[in-house]
Amino acid sequence: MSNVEICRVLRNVAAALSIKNEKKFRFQIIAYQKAADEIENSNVEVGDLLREKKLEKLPGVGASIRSHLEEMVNTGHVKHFDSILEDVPSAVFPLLDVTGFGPKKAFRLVNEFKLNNPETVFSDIQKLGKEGRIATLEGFGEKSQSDILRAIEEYGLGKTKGNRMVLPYAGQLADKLVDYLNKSKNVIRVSVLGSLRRRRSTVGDIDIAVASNEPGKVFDHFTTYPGIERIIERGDKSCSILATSGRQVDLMVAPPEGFGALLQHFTGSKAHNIHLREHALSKGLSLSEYGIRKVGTKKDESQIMKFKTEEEFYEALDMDWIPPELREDNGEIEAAIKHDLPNLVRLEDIKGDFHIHSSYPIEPSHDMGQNSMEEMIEQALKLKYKYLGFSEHSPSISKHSNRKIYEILTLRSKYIERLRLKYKNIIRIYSLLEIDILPDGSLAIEDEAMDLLDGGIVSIHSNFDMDKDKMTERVLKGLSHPKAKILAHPTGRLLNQRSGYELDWDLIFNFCKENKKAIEINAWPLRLDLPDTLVKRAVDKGVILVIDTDSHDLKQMEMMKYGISVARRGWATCNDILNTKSYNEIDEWIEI
DNA sequence: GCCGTTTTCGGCCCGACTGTTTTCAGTCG
Repeated sequence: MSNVEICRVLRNVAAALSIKNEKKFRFQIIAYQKAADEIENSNVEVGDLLREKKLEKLPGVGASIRSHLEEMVNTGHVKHFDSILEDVPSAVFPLLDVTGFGPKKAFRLVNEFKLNNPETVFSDIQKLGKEGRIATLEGFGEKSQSDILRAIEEYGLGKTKGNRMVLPYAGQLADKLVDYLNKSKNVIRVSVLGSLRRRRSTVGDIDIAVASNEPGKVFDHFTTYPGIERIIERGDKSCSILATSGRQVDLMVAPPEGFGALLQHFTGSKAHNIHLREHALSKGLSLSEYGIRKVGTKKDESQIMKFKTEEEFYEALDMDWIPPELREDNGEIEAAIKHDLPNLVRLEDIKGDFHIHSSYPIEPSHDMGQNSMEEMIEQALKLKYKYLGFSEHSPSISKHSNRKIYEILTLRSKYIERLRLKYKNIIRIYSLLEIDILPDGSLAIEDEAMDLLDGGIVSIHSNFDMDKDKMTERVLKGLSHPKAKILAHPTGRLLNQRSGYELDWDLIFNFCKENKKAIEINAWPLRLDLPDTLVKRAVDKGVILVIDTDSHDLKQMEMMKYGISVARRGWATCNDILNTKSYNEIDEWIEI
């Protein structure tokens, strides 16, 4: 049973409890939701955590939920959950994915109209709405009826919360809005917040904060943005629109003297904020987006301490300022209190890129690059790199004999040798190659050809559906070749497209650490692979990582910043990242 | 149901916005 399925059951149990008696079960509901959040963010399957007896180490999972999950994984059912869920009609649950539907509203409609078929519940409600029957219910009206119809229609069109943008797309959308907002003379400062500021690999909504003394005028300007489909809501302090791209944009406004608290609040994450507020309460302080108030004082504006900057806000709690990428409640609050936060790697620390596909005619097994080696070297110089590694895909084994492959790579070596002479003392050039790990774990080119290289970047490009143990064995065998130096895009995931294969990460990390192999953080925005949560595990184990762009043209060499975001979210410092080192250290590591 | 730098019992983050209401319930972040 997958984590996704398990989360769904836990959330359904929470929903069923709020329908039964929200007050009575208030804290159980929060507990089930928290457990679901944690499992959702875990990159290890619950079944594996159970086998390794690590499930209870997950925050929010105690003895009770652990035993329920054990029963679920073993039998597919939990008697305790079934007894909770059996009182709630099954047609309620699909509705919970629709914006604006919570447990109460969903249950109310299903119960009033006796909607018993979860398969047809959406069309049943649409029919009732069009007949005007929803508006006749007590507590509902014409407006809520039309809101419900629109929400179901938008759900059908895929405009749901689950549908997330990759970072560059979200960034471009946000940049346009920030530029537009800056045109208003009432806007003093603009900042992008939420998961985009935390640099998560995918982003749901765009959150933007503005410092201004004229929120009404800022909202007037915002709601006349040309790329707007409709206004979702508009109050005194915040305003939400649906952009024509189908994305929700939330705008919050605060006066400049209180902007720091607003930034902190809407940067999140939710888990970070909840933990931070619990910590503050233990010191007698209550936090909100307006500032900090002593517990026991009136909820009155005059009692609130205000902060222009986030730094001042965290300082008032006797903590260091926490980089947004770390704000996921993974220990950053404890570290900030002890003044023990890591010194995270920055873009300007990067001295080179090892995963570069040029247009050199290598007749590759997969796609080739668009620009010559020289063009890419010139681009590397513009980026102030000290070294660059070329790693085209190895020549196709189906189209060439081993002899032919050796000849192609010999010519390439000679060409690279000429480039080395030309760029001597300017930039160091490494002769690498991206080599497939074949299903049996062997590498796609022969040892004789491998010897022509400084090192190999090995990766999986076929037979993705092997089971975890077999795939782990395959990768370890591939990596064990003495010339294999880097494991590229290690999970094989493509964001929003495929989840990638499973590996036994403890085995992989231990092997890499013991044998001086580096694991790649691939900066390609659809990959961002190794994922941030696994980066943190690798960093904790002391595995060496390398951030590469996997560029196929000049422009793509600037994608390094996305890999940096992943590394920072995984708590990586310069010490953890190979390509922050000098080329002398690289030479030593690669054993030239 | 979870959790512990005052606690293994007694707490559990904090607020905005909307629709349908005359003071609030539901949803969302």
